[in-house]
Amino acid sequence: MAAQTAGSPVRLAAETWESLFRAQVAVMRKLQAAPAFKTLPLNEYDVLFTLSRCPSGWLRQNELNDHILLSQSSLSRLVERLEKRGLVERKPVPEDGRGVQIKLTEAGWELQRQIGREHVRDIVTLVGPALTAAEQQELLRLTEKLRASVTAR
Amino acid sequence: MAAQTAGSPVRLAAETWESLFRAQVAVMRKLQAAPAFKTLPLNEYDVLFTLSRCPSGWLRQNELNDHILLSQSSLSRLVERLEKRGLVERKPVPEDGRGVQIKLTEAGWELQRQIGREHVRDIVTLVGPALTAAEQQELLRLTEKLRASVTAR
DNA sequence: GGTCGATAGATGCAAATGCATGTATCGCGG
DNA sequence: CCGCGATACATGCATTTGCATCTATCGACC
Repeated sequence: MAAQTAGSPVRLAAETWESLFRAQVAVMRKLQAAPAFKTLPLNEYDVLFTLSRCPSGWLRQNELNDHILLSQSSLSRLVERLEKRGLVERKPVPEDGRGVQIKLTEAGWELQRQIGREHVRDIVTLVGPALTAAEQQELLRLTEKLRASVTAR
Repeated sequence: MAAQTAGSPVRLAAETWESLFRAQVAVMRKLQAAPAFKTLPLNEYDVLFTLSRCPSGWLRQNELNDHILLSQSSLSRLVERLEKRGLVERKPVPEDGRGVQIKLTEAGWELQRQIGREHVRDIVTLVGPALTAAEQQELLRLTEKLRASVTAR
């Protein structure tokens, strides 16, 4: 008999992931087209955003790397670019001589807020009409659960 | 009063999208690390996969472009690489002199199936334990609804 | 049939990316 | 305290990417 029928767990997991991935592509494609991202690529904005959410202000580069789909070397150079533009500040970690910690400058905060406002508007106009509030809640819960599980291992 | 309180629709949509995006990053990071993708980058595999799902066998390049997070020019060169490796075949569209249609070669089918098997296994081991079957069903439904809504406009 | 804006795809070129590797530090076992 | 594998980050280099632009075709309108 067939090892994988239409309703099998294998197929379900595969289709779920593909659907999630395609939805992400579709939304991302629209979001990237926003005029704000001509100034600052979305990857770089994402770093500013992540830093803006960090309570202590400082974040280590390897921690940043977990949030972002970039190789270690690419992130290193991305941060270098941000530093050259005066958007972030780098400093060696006192208690770990190998590490580097990063913080937003005032200009970095400013630009993050500016782009962020427009970005959020775009998100709302895309996601808002697509799903009810309850559905968004549920999607938020499920993706958070998925992320937590995947990160754990 | 505050325009956006903690439970506002704006915040909900923004957090939902971020959660979806981060989940995608976390899963994708693991999937990309699979040994199969040393042979063929995931982007290129994705093209083979999309072609393998196409009923007629042939798919136009601009249709491919909708499924993939790449610029038109990058996709053009990606397909060129696949053609050079003998994984796909290109042919002008008869009824549209500007268009190109693409089809898997036998070698392309073979490689897609080979990588696909391993890829599906990886997906199952990541997504399977993270969510119940019912949750996966629901996640599939919600992401499909989101994608459809976003693509429509 | 001719004109013109829109669309499909290719290409030059500068920028970004990943891989492999290099350097420095860390932390653990002896 | 020494040695050694592991970790954090940087860098050389080849590949990939996107932007701007080019060519060719399409479709609509006169």
